[in-house]
Amino acid sequence: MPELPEVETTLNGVKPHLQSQKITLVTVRQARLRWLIPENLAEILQNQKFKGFRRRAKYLIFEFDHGELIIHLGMSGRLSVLPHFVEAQKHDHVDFQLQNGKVLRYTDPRRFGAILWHENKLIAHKLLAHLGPEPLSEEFDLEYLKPLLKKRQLTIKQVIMDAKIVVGVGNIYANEALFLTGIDPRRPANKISAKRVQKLIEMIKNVLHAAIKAGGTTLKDFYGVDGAKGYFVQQLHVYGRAGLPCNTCGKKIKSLMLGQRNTFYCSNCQR
DNA sequence: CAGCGCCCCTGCCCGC
DNA sequence: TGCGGGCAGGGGCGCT
Repeated sequence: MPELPEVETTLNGVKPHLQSQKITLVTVRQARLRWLIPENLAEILQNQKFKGFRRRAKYLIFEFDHGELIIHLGMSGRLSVLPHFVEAQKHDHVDFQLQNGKVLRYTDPRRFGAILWHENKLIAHKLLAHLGPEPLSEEFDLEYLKPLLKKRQLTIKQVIMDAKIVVGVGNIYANEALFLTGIDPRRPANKISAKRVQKLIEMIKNVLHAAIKAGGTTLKDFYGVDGAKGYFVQQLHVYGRAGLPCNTCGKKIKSLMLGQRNTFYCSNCQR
């Protein structure tokens, strides 16, 4: 489900509801996510106040005085803020009840997501320690990316989806950025001119910005915190459009597997 | 180190 | 209408 724009949308959605709120009760109905939710999470968070909010890659990080709550939504995870407690549905695994009566609820049918507690604020969590730069940061530029691509023979699509190179670019936006740049997703990363690498960087930033603006991409089950869908799906040029005509040239969009991920491209517009 | 394949899990869609 | 197979937005891990 969520790539960077969806995670960003989620963070922006929950933040105003949680700012300075105290947690009165944590209920874990299902602790078996990607990793086991810490057994003592309820004790750790009891009576603690949300102090800060940030996103790193696709991780949501909630700051408290004594540590950080790290939440990853995996493929099917979702956070919602309920105005008051309502009975939990099948995949509503965790509730964070707030002093004002609202409930922050974590829902995740496939349970590929994660909820972790990280105490040592001075050292990055193991999962966050070796990540590449944020795609929307200035650090992600030609000077940074060009030499890294030069070392890789893997396809460009797989390389831009590698979190050690750049974070947050998942399958939807990797496909879209390559279409917008006119690069064939199968092209080896080390065989792209500096000029086109520059354009690729710009298109990655553009497509992510545009998707955030649209509230993310709702394919089937991504909803913002308030239950609203993301509308970026209307702007997708290739993702999920195999067999349909290219918006630019009318030729049929093709699909193939690259690194176990479905890949969509126009063989006429992308070389 | 680079690259590949597997795996965690449920839901849904398609073809028979 | 029922069932099996394949696929889904992620990404860590173990192996070559």
